[in-house]
Amino acid sequence: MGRLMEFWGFRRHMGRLWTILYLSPDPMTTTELADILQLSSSAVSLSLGELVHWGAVRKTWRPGERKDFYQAESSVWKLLRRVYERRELNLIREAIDAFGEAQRQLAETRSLLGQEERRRVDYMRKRLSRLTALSRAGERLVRLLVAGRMINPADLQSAEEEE
Amino acid sequence: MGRLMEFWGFRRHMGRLWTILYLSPDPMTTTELADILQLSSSAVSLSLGELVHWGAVRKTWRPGERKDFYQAESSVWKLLRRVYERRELNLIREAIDAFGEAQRQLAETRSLLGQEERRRVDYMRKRLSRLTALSRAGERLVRLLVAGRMINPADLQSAEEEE
DNA sequence: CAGTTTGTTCAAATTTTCTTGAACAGACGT
DNA sequence: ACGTCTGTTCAAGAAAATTTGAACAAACTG
Repeated sequence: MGRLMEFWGFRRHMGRLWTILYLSPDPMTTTELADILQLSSSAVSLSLGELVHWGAVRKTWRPGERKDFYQAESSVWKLLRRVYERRELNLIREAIDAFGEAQRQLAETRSLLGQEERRRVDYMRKRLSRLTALSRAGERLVRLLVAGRMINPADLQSAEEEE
Repeated sequence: MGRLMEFWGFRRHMGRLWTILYLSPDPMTTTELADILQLSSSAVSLSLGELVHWGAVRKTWRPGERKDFYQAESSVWKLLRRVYERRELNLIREAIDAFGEAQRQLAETRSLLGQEERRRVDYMRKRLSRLTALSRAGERLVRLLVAGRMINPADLQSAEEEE
């Protein structure tokens, strides 16, 4: 799971922490986590903070206890959606903007160029618009995923639980 | 594009190289590339090699010339598929195997445990099977993507070209 | 064949990212 | 209010990665 998460663009420890919490029936303290994963308390604090920020882990507490307890967000599906929404979509949007900007700049320069240069610029513009189109398609794809349509509920959501 | 690729798990330079090639109407030499992107020849050689390995760039040559020429694989769509196929799917499969292995080990231990421990182990097993189910679903999803079904051709493939 | 030119590989060096321990701050009980 | 226990932050250190320059190899030229 650590490897999956790492590949996915998060720190390895985030994956490990989440997994431990996910597998534990009861909420856990930072101390326990640090102990199990052999991490310093600072590392645990840092990564847990991020996990909470991404909504992958919830901070809870127990009546008598002073310590904070943590438990994993159990709906993996929800989690994936949130990540896609916050991160992938932004990235794609930025890319689309950048392509657009590049095209605009090329268009401005065009009239100042010689024939050969013009040919190159025109080619670039065509390619850029293709990249834009592809990115838009990607954006739509992610949006569909996030919206929860497109996927056969029997395939994915059935694996999810309560809550 | 560099950023996109980086996020996507490749080196930044790979994205930059590919983009330059993609935007150029004619194949280019390593020297030109190194020049434009301000990279050492070794960096270019290394990253280009990987791009070729991923099928994102093709090596070509021109009759009279000694140097190698490179051009971008223009079908981005094909490219994405290949990456998903080679990388994501493997990763997911490994994860599934690991989950299975973990479950098996827990099952073996079970009989040796006290009641409280048993409760934990049972919980873990349930969770593990859920993770497996989710991963399987992810695998199917990627497979559909790779197969090219699932996506409205009008959305995505129309943005692609010849070849 | 000797001399160029080009491409690749590799270890050293740089840069970047992670990790840690210590210092700080907040909350609680006495 | 003071001492203790937790959690967070931050700068210094460690580890990992990228980058580079040089050495090597291969392909071609005259």
